[in-house]
This record gives sequence, C-alpha cells and structure tokens, in this order.
Amino acid sequence: MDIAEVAKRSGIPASTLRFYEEKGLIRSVGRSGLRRVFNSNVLERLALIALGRAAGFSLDEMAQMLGADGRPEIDRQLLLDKAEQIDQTIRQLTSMRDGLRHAAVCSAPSHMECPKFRRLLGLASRGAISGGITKRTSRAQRTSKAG
Amino acid sequence: MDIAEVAKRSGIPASTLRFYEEKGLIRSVGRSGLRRVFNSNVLERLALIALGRAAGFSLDEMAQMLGADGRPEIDRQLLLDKAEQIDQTIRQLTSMRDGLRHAAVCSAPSHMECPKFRRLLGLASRGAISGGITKRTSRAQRTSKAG
DNA sequence: CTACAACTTCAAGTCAGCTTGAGGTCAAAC
DNA sequence: GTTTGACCTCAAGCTGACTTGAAGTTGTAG
Repeated sequence: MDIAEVAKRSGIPASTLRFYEEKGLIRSVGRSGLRRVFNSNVLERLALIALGRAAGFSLDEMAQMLGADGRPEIDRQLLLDKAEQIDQTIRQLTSMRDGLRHAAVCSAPSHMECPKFRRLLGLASRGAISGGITKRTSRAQRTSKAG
Repeated sequence: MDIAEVAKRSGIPASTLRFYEEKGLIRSVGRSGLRRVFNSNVLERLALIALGRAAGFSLDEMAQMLGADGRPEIDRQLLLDKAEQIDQTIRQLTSMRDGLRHAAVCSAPSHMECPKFRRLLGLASRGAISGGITKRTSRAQRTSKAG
C-alpha cells in the first residue's frame, strides 16, 4: 500500500502518517522509488494509536508502548491506571453536567444566587475539576475541506 | 487588592491574571501607580471562568458570556448544549474505561486476540471516540515550583 | 535617600499535534 | 519524451492557554 491508500483506509491524512512515522509510531516496510510502502498491519497499529489517544495517552506514551516492534505487551497496570484516571474524569464531568443542567433550569434570578451553582463554582475553583475537557473536539471543523 | 493578593486567593498566577485581563475576561478597577487594583468580586469571576473552562468552554467563549459587564445572563440553552456535549463525552469515556479495564484482565494471549479489545479498537478508529481527554491535566506538574 | 522586592510592559517562547508551503523527484499516461 | 500529478523532504506556521525574560517603574522598609 502507498500512503494514499493508508490515508484512505484509515481516514488519517498523509501528512499525519508521515508525522507519525517520524515519531516512530508507525513504520513503512520500504520504498518504491521515493514513495513509502506500508503493509496492511499498519492499519491495526493506527487503530491502536487512535484508541490510545482516545484514552488520553499522548503520542509519546503510545510510542513507548508500541515502541519495540510488533506486539509489545502493553503494560496491564498502565491500562488500569489510565482506566482509574478516566473514571475520575467521568466523575468530574458528571458533576459538571448535572450542575450545568441545573443552572439551565434554575429559577434563581441570577446564577450567582443559586446555591447549587455556587457549589459548582467552588468545585471548579478548588480545582476539583481538573483541566477540563479541553474542547479541541474536532480538527474536522478547522480542516473542513472534506465537509 | 493587588495582583499578588488575587493570585494568592484564587490560586491563579499573576501572569495568568494579566493575560485574562488583556483578553477581557477580568478587569481591574484602577491603578495605584503602575499597579493594578482589583476588587474582590474578581474572585467570583475567576471562579466562574474556572467553572467554564472545566465545562469545556474556551476562554473566548467565556469572554463572550461574561463579556458585557456584571452579570450577563448566561444563555441557558448554551448550558444545556454544553451539558449534552459533556454527557456524550461521558458515554465515550465510560466505554473507554470499561474497555481498558477489560483489556487489563483479559486472558487472551495478546490484546489483539481479544474480541472486546478489537471492538474497542473499532470504536476508536471510527472516531466514535472523539478527540479524547487530551491529558494536559496538570500544568501544576510543569509549573512545579510551589511543589 | 537608597535599596529592593514587587510590580509593570511587550515580545517571544512553550507544548502537542498536526498542517502548510516551497521546492524537488519520479512513475505512469499520452 | 514530455507532461502530469502524486509523492518526497524540510522548515515553518498554527491553535490555545499560558509562561518567561528583558528592561523599566515604584511603593515602602530601613
């Protein structure tokens, strides 16, 4: 497969694939002239990377985990840690969601006068709610060409 | 209050406070010589900003909502939308968490041979799991001076 | 009055994860 | 054999939310 094929099948832009290769996240099996040649298991690897990213691993972390070569026995403890971390995030988000929903229907004249809202404020400013969701949900919006 | 006081009480670095002021997120009530003077309701405003951030609003969005002056009647529909968005994220993260936990205890020789894990892979690569958690949980780690 | 710590401004740097652009190469279609 | 267009490399740019650094000012303790 050439890079266009991989891009098409994975939905990941060629530029990103090159970037991933440079980072050591994926590898091409060789070249045909200048052009990279990939074999199909790169798709699995890309899926793995997408999964890791979705789970909150950075590309560097993924590089470590996938680093060696084929199937590098992903550390199970690491998975549990990450799961725990996600669970914490879920709890925070749940508070947020409920707080927002309440705020939306709350009859207090201003949000500031609603005790629930004020409690939520407290939570947020005490940093109980960590970094947030960070909202960069879609590069699809910026990139919008395929729109 | 001078900026140091606000920083101390809010836990937000002075540099960030200046940055927020420049962005129009907060305002100082005047100067004492060169120095900014804040009044105490800036703390409430900062809490509100922290809350918004935690809920996934960007600083620009927060600037819009808080924009006018005092209590700009935060749009309730916007809150509901954000709540919905968070709820979606929660659902995704829940799948992730469960998937990771399963993967951690799964007896399949390699994760690749575990059907649940493969299903999770599918989810991730189909983008069912959006941008991820984005993991920049703590600038506290980078910034670590206050250790 | 002199230090000096704490403030000020403004520009530039950082981090992650890519994207974009310029300039070059090469395989295949005509 | 020439054109075309997809690929290549390398460097630089982008976004968001800040931080850092240099250079200047100032309130205040001694």
